[in-house]
Amino acid sequence: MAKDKKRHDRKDAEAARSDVAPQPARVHTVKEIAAIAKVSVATVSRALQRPEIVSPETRERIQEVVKRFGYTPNAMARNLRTARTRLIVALLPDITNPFFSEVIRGIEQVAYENGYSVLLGETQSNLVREQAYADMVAARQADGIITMFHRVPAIPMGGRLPLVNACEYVKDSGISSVYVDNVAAAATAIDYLVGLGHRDIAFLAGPSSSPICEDREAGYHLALKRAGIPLDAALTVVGDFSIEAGERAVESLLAQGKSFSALFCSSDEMAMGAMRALTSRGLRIPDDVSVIGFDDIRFSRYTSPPLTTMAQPKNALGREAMTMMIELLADPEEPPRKRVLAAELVVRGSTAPPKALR
Amino acid sequence: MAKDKKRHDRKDAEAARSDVAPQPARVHTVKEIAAIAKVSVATVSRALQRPEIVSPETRERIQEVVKRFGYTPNAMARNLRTARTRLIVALLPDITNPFFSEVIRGIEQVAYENGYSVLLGETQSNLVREQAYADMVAARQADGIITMFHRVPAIPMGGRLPLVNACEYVKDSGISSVYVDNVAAAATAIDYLVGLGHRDIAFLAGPSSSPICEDREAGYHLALKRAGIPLDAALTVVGDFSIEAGERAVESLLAQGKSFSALFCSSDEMAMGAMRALTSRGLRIPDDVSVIGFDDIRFSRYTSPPLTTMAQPKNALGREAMTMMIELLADPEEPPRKRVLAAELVVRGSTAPPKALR
DNA sequence: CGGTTTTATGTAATCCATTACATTGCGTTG
DNA sequence: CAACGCAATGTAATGGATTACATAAAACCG
Repeated sequence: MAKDKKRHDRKDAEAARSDVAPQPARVHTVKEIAAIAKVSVATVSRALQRPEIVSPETRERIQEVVKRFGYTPNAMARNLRTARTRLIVALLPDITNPFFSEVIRGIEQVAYENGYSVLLGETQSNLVREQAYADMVAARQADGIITMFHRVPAIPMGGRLPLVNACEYVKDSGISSVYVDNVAAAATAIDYLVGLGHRDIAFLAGPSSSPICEDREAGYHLALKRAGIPLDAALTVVGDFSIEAGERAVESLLAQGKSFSALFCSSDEMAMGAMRALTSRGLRIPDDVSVIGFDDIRFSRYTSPPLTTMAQPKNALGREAMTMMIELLADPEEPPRKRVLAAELVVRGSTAPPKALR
Repeated sequence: MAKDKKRHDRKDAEAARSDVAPQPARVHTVKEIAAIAKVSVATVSRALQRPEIVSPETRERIQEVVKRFGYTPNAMARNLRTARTRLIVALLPDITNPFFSEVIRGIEQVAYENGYSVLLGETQSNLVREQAYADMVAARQADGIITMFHRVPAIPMGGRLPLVNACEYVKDSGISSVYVDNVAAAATAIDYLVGLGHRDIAFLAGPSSSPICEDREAGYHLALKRAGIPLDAALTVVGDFSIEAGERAVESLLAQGKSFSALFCSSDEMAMGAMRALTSRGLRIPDDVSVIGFDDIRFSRYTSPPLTTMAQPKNALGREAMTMMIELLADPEEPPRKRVLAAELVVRGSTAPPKALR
């Protein structure tokens, strides 16, 4: 029982002679196009890559044929030869999080300006998936990776690996990163609340595995200290960045009977959850409790009341990340850089002086 | 003046003899691995592709070498040879829209189960970008495309093109699609409002270029007719799906002095904008105006009041889309199919009987 | 006008993995 | 024990484009 495999045959190589080919048949190769345009494959390739170096007549003839047959060079073959794909993979834990949307916009803008394409991968914070995407770089399916979480996938590519960290960073990692000054940002938020007259300020922290969350917590501590307010550890509750976490955190604070007149949340989503939990307990915002978020996502403007928040320069974060990536690809010897941007307080309706002072 | 170009040399082919190679050097090829493991390239390839057909000893030896040197086959070369990438590009107009997030989850689940990877492209409804991504398929950089908008990019690949439309569809297009029964869904929403006692029901329509929006409008008309309510064309306002559009639409309705006790919005985001516009005019929801949305995005549960909406089976839409794609790739002769799912009414706090009846 | 550039194009090597087909050696079977 | 089948491995063709190098033709120059 031989002859079982019915793989692609290959005796059809010569079928490309008909200059008049009426039907725009299947899919084409340089070879065929070359034959039809009566030039060599090299000339076809040149006409497409660097049109200026082929004579005008030839160039036009080739372009006409290319167009007529809808020829698109096989990117696999090209990439194999040139060892570059002009493709960047951007990895984010959760596309559902509106914070990332604008960062990605920034990434794409710069990518586009430089002839790169961006493809997005959602990892759901799953190590296996992170690695799977990272392997695409190792397999030369993409030129580089921009990650938006605080883990560094292993890319076995001896030496420099084309990786940039956006929004987060990894301590002591020698990886280029862009992020905001989270210590300063958190401190600014707290300063603002203190300025309004608050002294009992609760803090909904993000996952403690993330350096930026530690930084925010450090900023919180710093600002309290500066204001001479003693730290009450019970006023800090840890959660992930989700709405649900915000909801749960507030419930747990209230269940413990902690009293606080302001709440600083590590993300806008947490703030949304917190607001929901507070109002469902009959507390009014900002009358009874002021709430301040972090990120300034699109929806924050539309909560009721609209959310006061620390706005991250999302677009700039993305742009800068991609810029770094391009530099890194241009010169792999380039030493890793960290770029720290500033967050900005956006005051909306969810904050006010505490009741006692009014 | 020869010797000027300093391109990659290739005299180093033999440099791979040292079985004891201490430093996990650069990047490797089958050839090198084969040399080190003292087998042919074919055997290395086989050991990786179909381990069961090489003898256990050889297999283990090869695997050991592969591991030791961190060898990852070059995907470009492989894909070139095998003419498949196991990569699907999913295109969405706007990652910012939380509706798509869950659809994508569904897509990725099925992809993963079938050994495919998904990469996302955001087109911002820009024709050029849509086409750029579509070209990746033409260039054989991806096996297929799932689009989540109502336009069909041209993929010059003579004959069947590996394209599936999710959430939207294109009329008479012979393209496989999955979407909800928008006529029925809209009618259900209106029926519900009518059932509550509403008669003056305004409608925030989506972009009229989109067939699904026409369908929703048709459902609105149908249900009104069924209820014996005459259509007041001035109660329909067109917008895109955005929050801002919802806000503007309501403002324009109110500016025209139209009175209505209920509002059916073509997306939850529009509903959020509408609610904002209504409350800022001093109207209470649902006391003065009932609002119902469409999609059931994550945030709808957290608006105040929580939003009543027509929930799309987002995950199922994604799963089904990817399933179709896989079938299509397996058998390109497969005729295009349309699969229509049902949306489901989710009642929350933004709807109530009209004031008059209470 | 011979010689040197420059310009346009062609030939063939190359990128790296997969796999059809060939080869070798061994166990079965009549 | 010859003949055959199967298992394990090797050799080399293949996929499609890019590009170094070679060549031919035209342009330039003193």
